[in-house]
Amino acid sequence: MKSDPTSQSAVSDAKPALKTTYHHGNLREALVAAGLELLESTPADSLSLREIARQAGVSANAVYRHFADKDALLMALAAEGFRRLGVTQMAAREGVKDAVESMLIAGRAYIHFARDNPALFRLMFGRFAKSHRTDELEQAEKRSIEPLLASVAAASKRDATDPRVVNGMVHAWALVHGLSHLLLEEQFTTLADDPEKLIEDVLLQASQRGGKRDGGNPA
Amino acid sequence: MKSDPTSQSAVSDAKPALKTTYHHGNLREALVAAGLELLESTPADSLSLREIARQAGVSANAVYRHFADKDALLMALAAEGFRRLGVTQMAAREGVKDAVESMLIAGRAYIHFARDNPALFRLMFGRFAKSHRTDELEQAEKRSIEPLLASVAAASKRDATDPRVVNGMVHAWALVHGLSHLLLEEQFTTLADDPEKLIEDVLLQASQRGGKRDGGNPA
DNA sequence: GATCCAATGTTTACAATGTCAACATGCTAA
DNA sequence: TTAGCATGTTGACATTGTAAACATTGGATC
Repeated sequence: MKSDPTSQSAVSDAKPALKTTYHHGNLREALVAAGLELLESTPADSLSLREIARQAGVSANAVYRHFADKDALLMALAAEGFRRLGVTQMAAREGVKDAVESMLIAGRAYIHFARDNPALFRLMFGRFAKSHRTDELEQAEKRSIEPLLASVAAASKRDATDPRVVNGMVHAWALVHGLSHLLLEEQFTTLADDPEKLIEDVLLQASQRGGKRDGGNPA
Repeated sequence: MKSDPTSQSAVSDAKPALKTTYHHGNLREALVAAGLELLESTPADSLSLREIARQAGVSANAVYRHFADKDALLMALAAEGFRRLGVTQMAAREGVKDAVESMLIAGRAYIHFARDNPALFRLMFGRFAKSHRTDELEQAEKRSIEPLLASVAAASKRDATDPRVVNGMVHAWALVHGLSHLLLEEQFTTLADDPEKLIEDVLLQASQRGGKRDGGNPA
């Protein structure tokens, strides 16, 4: 029995994605699992509803029993992505006491998630207009960035509603998000031999500045 | 004679996009113009080659006389986008002496460009794998961020090859890029009443920190 | 100026896609 | 047991990207 270590949350990809009975059992989950699997080897914009259905061993129109349309299916994929993004960050900073360190770790996890799931990451950000987003998606989204934002707030040693803290959170989030996107775009290859090292340096420097209200140790 | 002030560079959208003769005259430019116009009201992923051709008053397959495939056409759109992004930044910081101020202005212009051309901005970043990018695209890309990076280097008062400067450039770029993306995603609406003000505050704070090696004036 | 040709458009055709409508199957409650 | 609803399937259609074959033209050449 193969157990896939990359599966981290809601979707149980236990089902072999092949159905024997007429009724599938849990097609919704199977479709999400199939979609996520396809996203590992397919850019998001050439991911077809029909192929996801095929991968799940089901006819194309079966999808419509569980999702309003293709976009709704993609949103479910994105939502699962956000859940995983949240989980990875939480897992990474587990047991870490220092707030600044914790912030740094969350940021790193965010970027690594993007690097390891490029198509999924791009699907999560950039495809759905706010007004059309599912509640599931919206909530998963919000929860996924809480680790990072909370770390920043903790590192600042101020109340989380303090405007300076909000500024810091947005700064950290945008920085990490921008680094992720530009890394996926391979925009750093012309600026440095080792893009990952470059990113690490930027993160380190930023975390020292951002969380320097206690006596930080400069490099 | 109507002159469109939004058109800033290579594409002369003078041609009424209607052809009377069999041969068009300059179909390539007309297609790019048509595509850019459609991008003002259509998300990039639902922009079809056929519709661009229709908008240019030409049959779908005429496109293939000027572009290898749909992707090549989209890359031309993206390239023009990068050119405009560069021009806007340059124009915005024109005549500004102070390096920190200049950096701030370039960053603001970058974000405003994203805000004002969401579909185009998303097309520019995120659709083309580096290995497949046209030379035209690659070059336009590189030139578009030079204003920002140069400002950062100037503000740092160090040599542009100094690793600390490179770090600063990447930091600034990623910050601005991340802010742009998150703004388009409307991710700031839950964090602040006025997202644009939030962004402005973050930019101000960041520019003070980043360019503070001379005796900066704190707020 | 007539003629050829390469550049540039057009029409036709095809497979794939998202989605609708009509039909089939089977779990579950009465 | 059976009626009905949830869940599948098949067939059809318009739209898309693109290949192939054909049409039109604006110049270079005589």
